Amino acid sequence: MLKKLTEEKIAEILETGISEFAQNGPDKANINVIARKSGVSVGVVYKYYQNKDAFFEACLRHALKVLERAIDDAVRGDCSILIRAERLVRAVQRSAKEQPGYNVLYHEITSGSCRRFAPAFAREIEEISAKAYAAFITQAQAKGEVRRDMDRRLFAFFFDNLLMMLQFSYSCDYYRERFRIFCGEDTLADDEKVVAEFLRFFASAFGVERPRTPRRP
Amino acid sequence: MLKKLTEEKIAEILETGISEFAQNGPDKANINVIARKSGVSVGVVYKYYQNKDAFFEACLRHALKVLERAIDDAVRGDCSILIRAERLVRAVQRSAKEQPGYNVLYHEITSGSCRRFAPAFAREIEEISAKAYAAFITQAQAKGEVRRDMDRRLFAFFFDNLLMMLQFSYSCDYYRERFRIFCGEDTLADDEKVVAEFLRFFASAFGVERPRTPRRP
Amino acid sequence: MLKKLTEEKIAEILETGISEFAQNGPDKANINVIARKSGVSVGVVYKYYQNKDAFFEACLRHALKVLERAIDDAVRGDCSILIRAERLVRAVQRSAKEQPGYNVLYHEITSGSCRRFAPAFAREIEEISAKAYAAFITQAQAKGEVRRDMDRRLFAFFFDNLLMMLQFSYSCDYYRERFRIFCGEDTLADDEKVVAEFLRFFASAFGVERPRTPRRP
Amino acid sequence: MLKKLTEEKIAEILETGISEFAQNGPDKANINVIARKSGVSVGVVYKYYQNKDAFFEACLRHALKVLERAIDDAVRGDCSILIRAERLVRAVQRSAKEQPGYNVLYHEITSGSCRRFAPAFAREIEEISAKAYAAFITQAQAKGEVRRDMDRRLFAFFFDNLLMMLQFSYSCDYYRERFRIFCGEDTLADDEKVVAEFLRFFASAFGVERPRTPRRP
DNA sequence: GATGAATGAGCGTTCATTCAT
DNA sequence: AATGAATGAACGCTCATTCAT
Repeated sequence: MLKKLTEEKIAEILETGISEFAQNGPDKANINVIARKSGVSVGVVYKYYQNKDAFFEACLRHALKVLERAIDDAVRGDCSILIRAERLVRAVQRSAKEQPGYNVLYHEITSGSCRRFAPAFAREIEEISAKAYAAFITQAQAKGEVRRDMDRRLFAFFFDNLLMMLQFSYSCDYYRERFRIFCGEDTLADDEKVVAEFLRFFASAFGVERPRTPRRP
Repeated sequence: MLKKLTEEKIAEILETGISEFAQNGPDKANINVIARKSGVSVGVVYKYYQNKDAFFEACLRHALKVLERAIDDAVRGDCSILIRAERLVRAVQRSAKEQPGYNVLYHEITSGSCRRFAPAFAREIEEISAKAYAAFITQAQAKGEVRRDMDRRLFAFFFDNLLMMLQFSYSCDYYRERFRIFCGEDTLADDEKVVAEFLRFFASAFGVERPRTPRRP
Repeated sequence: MLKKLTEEKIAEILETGISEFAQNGPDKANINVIARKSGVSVGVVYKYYQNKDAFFEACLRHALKVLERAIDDAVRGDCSILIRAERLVRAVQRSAKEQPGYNVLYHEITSGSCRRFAPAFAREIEEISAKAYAAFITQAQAKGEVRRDMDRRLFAFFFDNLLMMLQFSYSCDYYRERFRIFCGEDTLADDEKVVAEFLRFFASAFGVERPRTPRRP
Repeated sequence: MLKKLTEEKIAEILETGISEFAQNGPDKANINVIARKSGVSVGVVYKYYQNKDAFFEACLRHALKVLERAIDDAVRGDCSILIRAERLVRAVQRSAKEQPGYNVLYHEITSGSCRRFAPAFAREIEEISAKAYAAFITQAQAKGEVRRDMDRRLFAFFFDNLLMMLQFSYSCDYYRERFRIFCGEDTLADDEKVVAEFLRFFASAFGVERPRTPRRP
């Protein structure tokens, strides 16, 4: 039974891998199980990826590509910094629901089990958002949208920190529980409230003119 | 080399455990290696801890106890919310230098490898800070120190998010690299700058009266 | 040396297992050693059997299947109770020579190390012979071959006891030594004598008409 | 707390050992547990017995001494062979109730785990009963109590086989279950019935004049 | 190319045994 | 003498990786 290994098959293997790595961590995840669940033999996995680490990296990249696309969509276009922020928060909420495994995997690379991947991946992943944020903050400062007395880089850093924590809070077991503890079960379920409060916090921190004022008469 | 397992020996085993678990994650860390590095036999570890998981929990608790003490010291006393925040940031910076492993371990429980511990530990650990923050924010709002138009719980949540990310940024490989990418090597090394910018951000976000103004004539 | 785990290989593993379990008991027997002696890796054993216990059970069942077949052959057909008894004794003698390990393993499940298997296996194994014996004793009583004033069940019980002890006496170290002590080395080696005396005892106990009388003039 | 290790303490250790060895088999039984249950330190056990094997042997001997005494009492005195047999059966029933562990341990030495002890112990234990039985059977034959056309040694052997199986059937898990299967729960509980049927079987097998005739007028 | 049975290093855990106190 | 903490060899079992088919 020699099947052609289509690109979709590869994608399926990666999806299974992401799900398994997200569920069990890179050490406990089992290549043989992943192969079985993907409907292929282990041999295939080892044909396409040198070893478990390489396969894990591939899963990671696959997941990140998707996440990045979501972020890109959110930031694209010329709009106010507040709109961008809102889009980002909503993108986080959406991806947490649609592909929780992707977010979990993203979190996973920050853990000790992935220490060996950390430096390379950090640069690969974070450089993009760091630059993107720096860019639109510079722009916003130029437009007078936000305060100018803050370090641009730390500014971007704090902003991304808040967003990243939100991402994890919607996807990872520990952070979700923590979210519940801090804000209650109701808040976890109330996307609009989180958006509103996040923007209020953000606007205040960044000295943005009052958000959503247009709605007033 | 028999007899005498002093309290210091136990502490040493825990320290080694913390270091190993922080370096390799709970799955890859090897009990036999930990024992050898601690200068004891495996049997000793299994005499004091029922199994690897139990030992890991013990390491975790040991680390957390120390971290908590540092936090407690920082928040103690009756002072303005800004002073408290400053103390917390400095406590984070200090503990990151003095016991990096402790912070890494704290981060570790948020990872997938620790999924089984997550719910219990989240409650155990986060409930304390959640309550502490809620308390002093309520107090600050009552005193008119901070804005009253924010949800107290999300308020505390965002604040703790920023602090937690700072903690990891000083201790965990991935986050440290990310810190570098966002803010540059120089910022990572410049504690004072981070304190200043954090407080500026915080003050603005929380609508605190201009920080450090009292120092002006 | 990959691929190809024929049915014979499985059989070989079971044979090795039977031999090792018979020699060392289920606790001391070493799966790694069994695998090595069978010329396979441990992994193979654990591919086919969930754990040591399951493998032990498989060995047991394998051994018992063979023993049962021997018994079945001996009891099959419509013949006098004495002929049946003789066949059984000879079957015991034969199997003790040909597959001593099988008998030893059968004995093993009566030992404390197998306490956990005892109830299930007892029923599985003994119910068959209990029923078979009860059936042909009932038949023999009906035909007037044997006394009718004995409890049929205890009758069968005592008969099986004698047979079982004979089985162990030919196969298990302790019992063989005991056999020697009671009856001498010469008797252990003299199959015919044992057959003759067993039948004489049996016939007398069961009130069977004098055995082998036809040989008299 | 230096206590004198009285003879009673030693006895207690042996009792605990017998119980543990009977319950778990010689391999799984745990010296540390035995020591703890006996209220002494492991050191004591190793002071009095060179190693686990030696301690097991001591337990065995202790158990056998008690069992032998029971047998001796049963056979003592000048009485008919039937009376002797009855006393033996009753002794078996009694010891099974009073000291089940002793019987279990006796059975244990016949198992593979005790292969290394088998030859020595077989001689030590069985020689005595073999001789005793041979003696009173010779005597009985001389008195004309029993048939003379049987091999005296096999005669004794079969008799002891029946008795031994009865002993195990009252004490060991597997045999007890087998007893139930062959004879029913009610028979297992009905000591008198077992005595009666055993003696009927025995008398018939050995050609003893009808038992219990004195009861006739 | 695809398969998946086989491999075997590696780790968690137990417990007989030792020996400093 | 008695203690019992400490030792570490040994074994059950897993799973990343290989390679004959």
